[in-house]
Amino acid sequence: MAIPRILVVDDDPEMRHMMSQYLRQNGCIALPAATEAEVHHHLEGGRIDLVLLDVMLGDESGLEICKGLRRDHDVPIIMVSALSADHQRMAGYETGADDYVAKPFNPELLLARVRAVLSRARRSSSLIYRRRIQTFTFYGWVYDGKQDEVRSPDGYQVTLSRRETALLKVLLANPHIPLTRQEIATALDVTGDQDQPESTGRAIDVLVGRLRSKIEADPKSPEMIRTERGIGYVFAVDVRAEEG
Amino acid sequence: MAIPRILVVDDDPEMRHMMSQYLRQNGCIALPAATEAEVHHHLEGGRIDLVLLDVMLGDESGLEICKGLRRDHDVPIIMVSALSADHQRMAGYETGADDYVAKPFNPELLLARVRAVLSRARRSSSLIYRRRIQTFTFYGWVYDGKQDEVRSPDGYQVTLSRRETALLKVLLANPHIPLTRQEIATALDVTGDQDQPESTGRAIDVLVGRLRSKIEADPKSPEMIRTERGIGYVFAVDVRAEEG
DNA sequence: GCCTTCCCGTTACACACTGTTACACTGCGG
DNA sequence: CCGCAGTGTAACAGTGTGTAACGGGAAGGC
Repeated sequence: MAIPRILVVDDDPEMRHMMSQYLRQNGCIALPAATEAEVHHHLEGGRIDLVLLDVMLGDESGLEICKGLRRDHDVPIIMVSALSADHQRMAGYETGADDYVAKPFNPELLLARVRAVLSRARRSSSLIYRRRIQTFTFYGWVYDGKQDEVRSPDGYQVTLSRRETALLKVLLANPHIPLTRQEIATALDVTGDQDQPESTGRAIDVLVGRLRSKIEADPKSPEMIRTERGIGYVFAVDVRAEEG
Repeated sequence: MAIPRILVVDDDPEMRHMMSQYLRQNGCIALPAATEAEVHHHLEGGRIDLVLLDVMLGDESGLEICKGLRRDHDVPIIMVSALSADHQRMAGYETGADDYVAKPFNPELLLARVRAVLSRARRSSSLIYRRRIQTFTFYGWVYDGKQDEVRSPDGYQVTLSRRETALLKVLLANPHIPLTRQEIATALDVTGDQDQPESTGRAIDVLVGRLRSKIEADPKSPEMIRTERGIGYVFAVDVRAEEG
């Protein structure tokens, strides 16, 4: 999964800026938009992974925009509204929104919803995303751009070896997709040294263990790099939406 | 808390069936009713925790039923109607409904309302409901969302193996439906390895035993996972001595 | 060249998971 | 009462995985 590109649609400049800022601080690319025209411009001009749509754009045109987006684009939508009245919520669902958040909202809750929707959308599509390792930032980690260094959510800096970095990249390039040891080995071996297809021994296991010990909060019960018994390993990104 | 017993009142057979089905899939006992007579019959014949009442029963008698229920029984009521106009809603509230849902509704939203009302009625606001294994939560257990972990009513945490988790899911997905060992094995075996239809040995029995030992209060006399002698196992949803 | 340091594959052992087996127990029909 | 079929479960074994330890090899400083 690449860095999520999120379209923030709100006619209130302050709100727009605040939400965009918050999303950027959490590893997203936030694209502010105030009018329907800007929305369409962005949607036609580049990839958009999610639309955060304020229902109350002046008049109630937000709902109309939502319907239009659902009809013309296959993009996830989260509706945002100050009116938490039930009919509003229903209207949101009927028009095809994937989720609904009432203002004022807890920023972390919004982020959880965003992640949940993105995760769902990602899972439901068969696309395999191969992007930079910066994706990692979305999960709270920061890839420095500098070689072999990542920073954990709490700021602690970790240096990865070349092999560990490569493994991390492979896993990140295939989130939610279980990879066999053979696949990982093939991806790692630029040399393609595969004389004995099954003889690799436990190299991958040990490598995974070493990576885990560096980036997992608790290597004993790994959250990110999970084992698929009898298969291999997955980079799991189960973001669970908390109930509000 | 026992399994919630919910009276589904709608004169449209299809709607009645759909709602009942959905509620059952989510750990409730759904009792369909089409006429006012049936409603009273159920209310006087056994415990009812909640009434889902369609406002438009032929003529507008739904509202009348609602008033009558409020007067004669102390049972929570959720009104359902195709008319989302506000005055309709007000009418619903005025007649004593606890909540109001407009058709067509998002099933999950309906379920959320049902839970909210039940929870309010129950005054156990600390219950946590999750999407995954909702039936389980009605027993007081909590499925953590974290992989393979459940928490018992008294807070003790249990880790299930992958196979045990799978078995639990299969059972929960088919409450009060006896499953043969063959059916369970088929459901568990993603590989569909069924060369010898009867050769599975006692694997399922042992697996059931292990799961019981983890989640049953008294594995010697299991309450949830019951044996159907000569058939297989059931996830029991009998409401028994648990009024309270 | 030699030493130090780091990287990484191999090995060996420990442990978790799960199917098989064997035996005990239960309920029921004679 | 016996016998039988069905079930519960302890014990064992096979497989898969985690990981500490070892050692070879490459890189860099002297």
